[in-house]
Amino acid sequence: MPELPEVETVARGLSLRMEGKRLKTLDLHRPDLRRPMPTGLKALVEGRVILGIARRAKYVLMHLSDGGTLIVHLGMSGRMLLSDPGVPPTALEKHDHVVFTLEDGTVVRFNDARRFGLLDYAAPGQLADHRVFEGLGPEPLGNEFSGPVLAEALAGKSTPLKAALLDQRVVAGIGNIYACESLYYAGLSPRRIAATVTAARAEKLAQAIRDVLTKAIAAGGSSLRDYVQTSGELGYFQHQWAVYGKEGEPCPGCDCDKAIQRIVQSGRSTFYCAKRQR
DNA sequence: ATTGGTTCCTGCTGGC
DNA sequence: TGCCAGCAGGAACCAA
Repeated sequence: MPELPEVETVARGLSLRMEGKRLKTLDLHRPDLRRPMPTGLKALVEGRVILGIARRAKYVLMHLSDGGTLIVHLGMSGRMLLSDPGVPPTALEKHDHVVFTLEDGTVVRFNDARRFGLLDYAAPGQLADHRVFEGLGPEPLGNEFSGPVLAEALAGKSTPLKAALLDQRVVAGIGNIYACESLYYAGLSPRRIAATVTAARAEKLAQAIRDVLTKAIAAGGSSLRDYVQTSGELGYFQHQWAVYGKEGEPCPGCDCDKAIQRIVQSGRSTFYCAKRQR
């Protein structure tokens, strides 16, 4: 499920094939995804050159030559499917909701079965003020994120720590999987009340978040190279998770015989080791 | 204001 | 073998 590392991988992969090229057509095959498509979008972006592709939180940003920006959110099941270089694009498949055609013939399909995804647009100069970035917390891999910053964001919060990490206002880009994994490596219980995380623990958690995300991006990046060479398609990858999805399995990081537990918090599965995580 | 619960959607899985 | 309930989840939304 696309969280920060997966979105980063997708953005990098798209950069390789889309940057510096002109967007010939943008075809919308339905009027909405999670929200209605922006009005007049086609006319706003067609003919622009894609200057660069970046990521903020879980959003892919396509910077256009007139200063406008296309904003893509993959939701839960969203994928960006690239045509093979020098090969005529294949026919559209089910759930190909948005199709980008570049001047050199490259076709990129935004396929999203569950339609939790999003396509939006920021006019020139309006990106920073766009609604999707309102209240968004710091980038966990950026300089503005640190133990003290995290501690401050958690202070006064009476929610479980796991729920706080999923709150994009606390820190941007973390989803269910990396919240579980980060808490595991920090040795902190997902059930702990967020406000009880003081300086030392926040420092450890911030570091765990950075480590987990960095490693996941590295894994995605290496998979990406292979994947692009063989099929030209971007997808998601096999991950080595410590606790996520490992209910009943032994805790990998300590000698305890306690199996990894699954509990439900805020309606979502949390996986953790009750002995290692306090 | 904060927080917890619900909803959107479809594909896959497990149980009978 | 086939059916169907249950589950997966990001973020907007609503209600307390």
